[in-house]
Amino acid sequence: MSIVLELLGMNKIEENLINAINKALKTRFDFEASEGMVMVEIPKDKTNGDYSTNIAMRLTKVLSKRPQDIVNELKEELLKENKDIEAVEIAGPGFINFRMKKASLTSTIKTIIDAGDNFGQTDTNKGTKVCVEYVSVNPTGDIHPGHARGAAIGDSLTRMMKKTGYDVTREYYINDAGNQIDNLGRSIYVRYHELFGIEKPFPEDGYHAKDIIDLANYIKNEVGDKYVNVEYADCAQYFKETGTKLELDKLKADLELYGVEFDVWTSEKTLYARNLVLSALDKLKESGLLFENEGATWLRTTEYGDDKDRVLVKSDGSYTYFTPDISYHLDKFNRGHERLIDILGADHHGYIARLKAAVKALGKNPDNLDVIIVQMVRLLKDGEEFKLSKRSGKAIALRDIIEEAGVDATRYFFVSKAANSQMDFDIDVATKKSNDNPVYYAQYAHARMCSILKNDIAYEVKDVYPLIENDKEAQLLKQLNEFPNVIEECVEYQEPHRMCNYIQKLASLFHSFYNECKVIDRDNMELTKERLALVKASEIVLKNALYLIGVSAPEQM
RNA sequence: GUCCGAGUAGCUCAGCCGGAUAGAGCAUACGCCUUCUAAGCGUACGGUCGGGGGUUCGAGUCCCUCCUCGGACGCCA
Repeated sequence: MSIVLELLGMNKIEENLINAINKALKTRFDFEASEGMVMVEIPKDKTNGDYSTNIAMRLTKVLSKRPQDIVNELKEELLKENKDIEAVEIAGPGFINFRMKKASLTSTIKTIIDAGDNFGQTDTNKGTKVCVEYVSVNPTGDIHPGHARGAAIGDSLTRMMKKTGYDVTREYYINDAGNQIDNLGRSIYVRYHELFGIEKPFPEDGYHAKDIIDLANYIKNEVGDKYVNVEYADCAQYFKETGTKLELDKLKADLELYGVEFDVWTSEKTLYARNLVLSALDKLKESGLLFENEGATWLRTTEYGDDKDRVLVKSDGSYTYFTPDISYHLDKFNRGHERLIDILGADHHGYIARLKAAVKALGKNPDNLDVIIVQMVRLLKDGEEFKLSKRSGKAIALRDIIEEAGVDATRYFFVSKAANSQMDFDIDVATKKSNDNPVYYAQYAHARMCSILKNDIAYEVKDVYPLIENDKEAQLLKQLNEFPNVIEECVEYQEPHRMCNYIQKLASLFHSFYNECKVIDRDNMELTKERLALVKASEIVLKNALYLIGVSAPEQM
């Protein structure tokens, strides 16, 4: 491990244990373990030591020995190799349990305090360019709970990816060129005329939501009666462009309020302007998978595992949604991204196969495109389901939820559950602002830490803390030490919700420590200064963890 | 019908790619503030991990099958 990594806060204790085990295996059995084969974990039951490994059980076949015999042969070597180990024991079906010297666990305090906001940062994926696309709500309406969930997951995941060294581009794809924009324009056009008392037929696929009337009002204020009784065809561009811009402004404002950011906003329209759609079609033509049928141009996606072939150019000459999206993905690769991640709603899952097939047809590796599907959110209010119709005009939008539950609770709620399981969003519970909400539990722990740190005694920074030896302290230390590992796992499995489990556990261990260990004791200043350092380290980690899920860390509550 | 996801405590959900007696929170019951924030801590109660087979030292986790729920199967986006 490099010096840089240590400064940044890699998990030294576990790394050293793994190294010792690997060395002992080599020395005693001449066995070279593959990367990642030896793993250590913190046993659920603390009577099983500070750390444990299942390597003895995994090697029974390879070495043709019983776990007990393996451990007996390794034991001395391990103690010799790693001086931080207090004792090595075998337990259960063949776990090797390690009890660590108390002082060695405390070395993590200095590591954390020195690293500060950077604790948890590693360079595991350093330099890898990756593009993550999420939200991408059409500029025709509001952000709804399903989108809000994807936004929370995407934003949190990208924050974590950066922590592991990824060069992340956070990207939003603006669908500002399809049929839906025409429907938007027509809908505003009709509402605009209604404001002048003129009835026009509402478009069949129009948007009935109230905010369309707001847009019409805005336009009326801007241009007065300029477009009254002008044929739609003659002012379509104005209504489409103005509507798109206003809707997009609203989306941006809502996302900013929500703490969700993007580096690049890519407009579908500019894909055409930059000629990317045609050049993508040319590229597909080279693949030999394009064919004509009934006046339309198709891509033979079945060649690469899709259920059926897909239309790219309709018989009327216009493109399907798929076509510019293909060129968009090609562009993302061409901009130097080694990996692409799309975070899509569950209703898009059927889209994955054709998208991957298209990527393959473009000569790119479909394995470099990951699609995370975020399952549906069912809205409940007064025990009844709320339909998530964008056009019903009565669906609840992100900003309504934020208004009632706050950004922190909303983001926590959405990110805390695995993306691939459906969830119910009970408005009544989410807006209750009661102690039921786990976000308060974690924030309260942080406020408590800050409260303790606000006094005239300074915490002490040193290599080891000999007075910190209480069992609650040891558990807290081990949890703090886990933080970089948790980030890595969240990123590796693309499951940011694991961070919430970590946060709850950390908060719980801290509250428990708080109740058992009085930190400030003016009759024992040495212990006080050491414990204050532990509290400071806890505060740093909890704040960093909350940041990764976009939740604030209040200093008082 | 085909494909994808889900099914774990009364409720909401975890379960770290096969490990130790399956865990939290809420709810219920009982304890703990003259002490750094009681939005807290502790104890108890609560489970045929949807059903049935299989793989092996070992399965909530992997394979097969069936059941239930949600979603997707457009020249819509």
